[in-house]
Amino acid sequence: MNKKLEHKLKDNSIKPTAMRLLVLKFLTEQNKAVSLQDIELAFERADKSTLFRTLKTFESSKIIHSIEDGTGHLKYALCLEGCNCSPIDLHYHFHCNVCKETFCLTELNVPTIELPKNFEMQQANMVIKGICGTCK
Amino acid sequence: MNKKLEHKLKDNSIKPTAMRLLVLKFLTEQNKAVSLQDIELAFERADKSTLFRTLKTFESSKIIHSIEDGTGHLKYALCLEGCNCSPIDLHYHFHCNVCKETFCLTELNVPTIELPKNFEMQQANMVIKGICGTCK
DNA sequence: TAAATTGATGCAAGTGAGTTGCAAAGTTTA
DNA sequence: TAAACTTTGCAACTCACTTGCATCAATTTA
Repeated sequence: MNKKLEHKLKDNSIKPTAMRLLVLKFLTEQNKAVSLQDIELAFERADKSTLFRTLKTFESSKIIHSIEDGTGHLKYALCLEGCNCSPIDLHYHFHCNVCKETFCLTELNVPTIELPKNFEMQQANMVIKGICGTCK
Repeated sequence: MNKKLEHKLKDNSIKPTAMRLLVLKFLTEQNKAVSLQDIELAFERADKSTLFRTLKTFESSKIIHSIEDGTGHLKYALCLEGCNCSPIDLHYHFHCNVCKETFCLTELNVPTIELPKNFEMQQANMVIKGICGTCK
């Protein structure tokens, strides 16, 4: 497990420090998108700015992607294997108004959207809000 | 024009004060979504908190809707006639990475999205990012 | 009309997530 | 080992948003 995570970092030219491995492991174990705060709480010994920079590092290497779900807390979630964060890799996210969790709906890709003439899509932030299956 | 705007407010049980009419007029004239700051700059004499509360009032009456476009500034735009901000009223938004403006793509409604079992959609925040026709 | 009530406005101050500067600690390279 | 580079932790800052409260305006009631 740890070897695998270590490789994931090395493959992206990120030095696999203890901190980074812990954060990556934590992200891997989640089935939802987590905020910087969530991670802070999970690792009380770690500093917020270190975690912040770790996330930014992961994000720019496309190991994770961020979602603005409307809570005011940016959320982060692992990218799928082979994800390039390009339009064809995009998926919707679901934010539950009851439990306040945000999930990636990775089964469903965002369809091609008919844009006005000359508009070019590069990224997207798609958040559906409502009630999730557990809270229903 | 002003009479029309006044009615729009009255119809929603909002007292049509001078300030509110000015803000509504301003919003009507935009072809893009604007932030609280944009409005502050447009009305130097007005107080930020008044504008803030005006927007919240408009939003809860579904005269306008807000979009988180990833800039860190919440944007506001007029709802279409008869909009109820329900799933069937939803449209995509486009944020240009060059000019940093955010537009409503009202011509195109958000399609029905296949959600996991028991999930219920109530609202959505859909933002496509890229390059707009003018900046291309 | 005057008093009372209700609501809107303006000012100032607070909140809180995100971000940055910088020095200390750790790691790599020559 | 020494020098060079990277990561980490602390503290402080930024900035959008939000709130409390006193004042002011409009509307209703007596």
